[in-house]
Amino acid sequence: MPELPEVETVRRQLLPLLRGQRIRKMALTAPGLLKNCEPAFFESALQGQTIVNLHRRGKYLIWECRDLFPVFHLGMSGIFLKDRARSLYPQHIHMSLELENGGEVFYQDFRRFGKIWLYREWPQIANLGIDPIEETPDLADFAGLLARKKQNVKLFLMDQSQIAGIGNIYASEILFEAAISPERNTASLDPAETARLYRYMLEVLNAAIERFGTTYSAYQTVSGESGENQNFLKVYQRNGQPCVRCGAIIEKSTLGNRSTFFCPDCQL
DNA sequence: TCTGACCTGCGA
DNA sequence: TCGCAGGTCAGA
Repeated sequence: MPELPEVETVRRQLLPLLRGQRIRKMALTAPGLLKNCEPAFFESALQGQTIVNLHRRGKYLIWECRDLFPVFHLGMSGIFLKDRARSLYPQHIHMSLELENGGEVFYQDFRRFGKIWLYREWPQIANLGIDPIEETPDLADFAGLLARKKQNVKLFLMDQSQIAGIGNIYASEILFEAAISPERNTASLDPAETARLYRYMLEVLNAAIERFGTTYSAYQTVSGESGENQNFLKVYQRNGQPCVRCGAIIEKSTLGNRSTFFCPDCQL
């Protein structure tokens, strides 16, 4: 379940492999992943292109080539690998890339929730809110976002049109650190709570990036390693275990059709 | 605003 | 064998 820290880890690890390299061959074997062109066009258009840079906005990974911009959303289980032998699901490798320097990169996605687009110009991704790491808002801007729409605070954090990049794992962890119940409405947060939410949104995301993301289910880094952040989760998937802050038992509930994990005693 | 569909691996 | 996991989007 790649969220912002996982996609940023992928971007940082792919960058030295791809930047400045020319694509010798691109092969795509799952046509359903492609959303705005045909596989044959995708493959031929990218052949011979030089990759200039890699960018990330929210959970989207944007490859900047000389004349084209392939865009990847990793969905629930998409990963990039530099070594096919490290794949846990080689039957689900759906894209292979050969570079002129002999390097290779593979895209694996066993659930096939990932999506790929090809644009001729810098892609304008519709309805994408502020990226909290790339375009960090100041506290006043963040408070303005919160005030703009009265909604559940966890759904606000996960609303990609408001804050781009946070998914279910980090929303639960941010709310725990901020000691705010996932049941709260954004309109009910006082200035101190808003400041805590802002502070821990940045701290939780940055810490997860430093730890190469959270490996839960299929996520692997580009080199095939696990992330490390799963060892630091305080509520996600910890229902039934004691809260590290107050000792109460972590609970699990459903909110917006998603599992939500929280401490009933110290998240108010 | 909410629900179901997409998809497959995994654990009960 | 079945339910769950979850990001996104279409449709109700």
